[in-house]
Amino acid sequence: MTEKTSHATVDDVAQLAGVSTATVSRCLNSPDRVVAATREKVMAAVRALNYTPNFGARALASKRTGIIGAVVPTLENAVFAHGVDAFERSLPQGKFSLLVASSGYDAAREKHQIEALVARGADGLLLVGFERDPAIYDWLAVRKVPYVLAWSSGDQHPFAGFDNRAGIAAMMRMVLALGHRNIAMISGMTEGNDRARDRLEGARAALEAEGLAFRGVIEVAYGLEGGAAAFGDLMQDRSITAVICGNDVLAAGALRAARRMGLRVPEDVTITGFDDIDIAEITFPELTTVRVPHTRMGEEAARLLQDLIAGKAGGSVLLPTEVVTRGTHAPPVDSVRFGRV
Amino acid sequence: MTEKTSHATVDDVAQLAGVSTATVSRCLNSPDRVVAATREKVMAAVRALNYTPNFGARALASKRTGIIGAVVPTLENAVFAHGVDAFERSLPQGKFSLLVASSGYDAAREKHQIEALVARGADGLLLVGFERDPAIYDWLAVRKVPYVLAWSSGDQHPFAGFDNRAGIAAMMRMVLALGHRNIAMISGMTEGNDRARDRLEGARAALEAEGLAFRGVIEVAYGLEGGAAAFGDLMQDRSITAVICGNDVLAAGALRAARRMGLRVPEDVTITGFDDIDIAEITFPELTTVRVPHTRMGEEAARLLQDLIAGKAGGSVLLPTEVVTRGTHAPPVDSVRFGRV
DNA sequence: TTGTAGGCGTTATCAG
DNA sequence: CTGATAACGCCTACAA
Repeated sequence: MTEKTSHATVDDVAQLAGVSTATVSRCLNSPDRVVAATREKVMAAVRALNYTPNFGARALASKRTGIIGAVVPTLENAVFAHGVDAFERSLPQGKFSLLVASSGYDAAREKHQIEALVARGADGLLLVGFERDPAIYDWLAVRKVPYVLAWSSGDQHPFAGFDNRAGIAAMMRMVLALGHRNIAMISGMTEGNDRARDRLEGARAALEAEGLAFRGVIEVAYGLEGGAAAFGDLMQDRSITAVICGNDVLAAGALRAARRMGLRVPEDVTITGFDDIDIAEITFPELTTVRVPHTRMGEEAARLLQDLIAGKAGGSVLLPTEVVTRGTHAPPVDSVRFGRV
Repeated sequence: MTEKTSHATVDDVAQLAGVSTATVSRCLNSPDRVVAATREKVMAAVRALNYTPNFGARALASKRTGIIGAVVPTLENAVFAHGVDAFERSLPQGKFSLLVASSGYDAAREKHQIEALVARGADGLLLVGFERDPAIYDWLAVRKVPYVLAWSSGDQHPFAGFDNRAGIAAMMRMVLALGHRNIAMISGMTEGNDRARDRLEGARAALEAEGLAFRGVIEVAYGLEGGAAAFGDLMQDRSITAVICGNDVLAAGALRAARRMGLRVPEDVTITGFDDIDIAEITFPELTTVRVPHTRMGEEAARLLQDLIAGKAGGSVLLPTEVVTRGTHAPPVDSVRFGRV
């Protein structure tokens, strides 16, 4: 009861347990290298003193922090919130903690965040997508900070992701198979965003494979409003029968705009999304979209990054995507749309 | 080009700049305490050597890490994802970083997470709600770790939150004013969750103030499915004309169930939510709900916590809630419902 | 305004 | 298996 107000240190524990500080340290870090009997004594002292190792000292001496950093555009996007959540849950309790930062889809800000996380001693990093200033990759290499890229795939860096091009191409082929020929797309902003760009180009490629071209393409910032506004603009051209959206939120916005414009979905126009987040099941009709295994991706990324941190070279993980057919797609019915029944 | 592979230290910088390590340290931490001329030299050396302070050493010597911890139930709940995102964005760039952990609505796990974050050197904590083992608060006090509670309000601890009871009571009064008398509620799990409990009790209190009682109350785990299932059960009693939901996701689930059951909303039944997250504008009809300033709350929590960390005793912040009337509410029309037109 | 020097609490090497 | 002891890199009185 006459303890100091400051915290107990290894020395206190060592003294109380009647051993050296080295032994205390071993008990905490590699218990198997200590005989059970001494270990008991030490742990008892640890409990008695309510001892907790000092983080700074530990980091300084061991050159490791047990902190993993993640930089995502924003947690407001459910895709990242879910992925980060799964990633964090997959980290061994007590062994690693997750430092998160958001870039707001801003490349310069992302760079700062990455530097900040490394400065905070991050042992490894989770980043979104491949596209960024090469200097960042160089810097990470010099600093020897392992990293895993997610929500995308490529061959320059370790990743746990999926093929955005292939995913949306499958959706486009489904729409084409339905008979649609006048197709438009609402894409997320592609600048500095390889996910958005790959989706746009993947869709375009699938379209061109049929000798067709988009009747319209609009890039908008992430959000319900953007999707709604773009849909309104696109529909100036009433020959369009299908609108492919770069993500579910854009699609939900388009859907709402359609309803307000008095257009029926899918009778008058087909709308498709990408990601298959929760809202895809809440819209009416429910959204036809491309499912991405966000949770699984977060888990795989965590596993992969831990391997890299441990020095085991782990290969990348390419996850599958899948077209989920719900209620917002149907064959085009031009005759009805034009009142030429 | 003949540099060591290891990183530059203060000593290297001091030497190159021709000053002492103390001056280098000052340049980095309190630049105003150094003459511009020397500062220039030092910063030049810093850049030349690509110097970054060692995190562990800095933490050890200064007893501060610049890391703030946050423990939330899950980022899959948009409410927490948005709040955490706003909180993180409000932290001064480079000065603080955010360590996040999720408890999965599990009290024991939350306790571990809190301990883990403190062990990782968190300078302060953001926690959700008031209800938790008092021992945790004691421990935090002993460790002198400042914290801010959010998404709730009370008078025992500093918080940036709102009054769940008052928020839902206002909604209940609105529903009562519409003429509803046979009302039921779908609540989130109340055990260990003061937000859910306050909402349930706030609604009950408002109901009883009118001399009425719930026609049914079901507690379900967070999720669309839970809301849908509960709605189905509740509607066994066809006299019920309004279902108050503890949050928007539950309400969205109820709405979907209603549609599948062939019930019209709001003609046949009124459904209300709480939180006003994005999905409230995506459902059809759009959801009548209680708006909570999640973003503002995150910002205020960040401000408050920084004050506490800086030693300035900041008062709590009680944010207002507001009933948002959209499309899922209407007066009861019993005669129609019972076919007694 | 700047320099000196001691200490922060652990880990890890190296004997014993 | 355990004990000394030397780093680890920075901050911060204190002194000049």
